[in-house]
Amino acid sequence: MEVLKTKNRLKIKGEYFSVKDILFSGQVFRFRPYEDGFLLAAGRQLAFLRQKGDAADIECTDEEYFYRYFDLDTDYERVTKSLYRFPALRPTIDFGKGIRILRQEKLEALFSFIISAFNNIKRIQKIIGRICEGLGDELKFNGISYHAFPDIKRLAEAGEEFFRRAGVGYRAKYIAETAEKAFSGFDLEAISGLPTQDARKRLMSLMGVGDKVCDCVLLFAYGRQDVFPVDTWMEKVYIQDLCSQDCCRDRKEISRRCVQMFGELSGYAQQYLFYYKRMS
DNA sequence: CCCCAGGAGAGTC
DNA sequence: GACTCTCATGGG
Repeated sequence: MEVLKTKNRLKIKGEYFSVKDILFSGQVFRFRPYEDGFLLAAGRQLAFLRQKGDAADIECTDEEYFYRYFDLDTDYERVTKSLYRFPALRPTIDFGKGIRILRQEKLEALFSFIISAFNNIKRIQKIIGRICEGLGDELKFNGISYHAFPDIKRLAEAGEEFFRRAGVGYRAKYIAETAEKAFSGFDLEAISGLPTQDARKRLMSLMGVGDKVCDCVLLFAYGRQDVFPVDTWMEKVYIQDLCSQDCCRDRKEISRRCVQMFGELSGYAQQYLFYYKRMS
């Protein structure tokens, strides 16, 4: 894969980067169509993404930020070649080999996936959009104005009622409480150094964070690949395509078995499977 | 009217 | 540890 990095711009050529595969693989929510491409907001940053054939052109607020964000140091050819030994993964890799697992902001991923619980993607996007419009700084890039994801202080001070008005429903209490905790006393950064199981326990002590949300945050913000988030879709995938014998329905057990199967590449495997299932 | 959405918390045993 | 019930909201 060829990456050209210049000021406010990334040009990426090759089959292991696809704007569509990345945006529609369900890991990120703050994007929308714009002109002949998409706008994607992350933290306080913005990127304008366009794809022509196997070439992606990215205009952005900070090329170093997005170089890391798109995980451009990881060799996805190596990842996919290794996962290709699992027959069940072959069609999913052929279909979505342009996926990258993003390195998102920890705070943003945490709140996004708390909101994602028992919810659908369209509504998740709307809710997060309202939270950013209500609490995030208004910023500009190339004449395009957009909102940052709010910092923890703003989130903590917003209060339960704000989140309810943003449409989060019964999750308002969880979100308000977790925001306060993350503002005073709970160190999201400190989790980075912990072994995965310890990190899981810490994250799951937060309101609204169960197994699945926790695994999504670890995968999409902490770069942990030894996790396998299981939602309703992945439960179906497991039953239909992955388990050969002695199938179980318990999601924790499904997750354990898949991590056993895919090891350090579990996160990637899960993402290829999820994207393929959702698109078909 | 029903069912579902990238589930989690609280209660019970 | 295990079930089971409920939770707010919008779309099909």
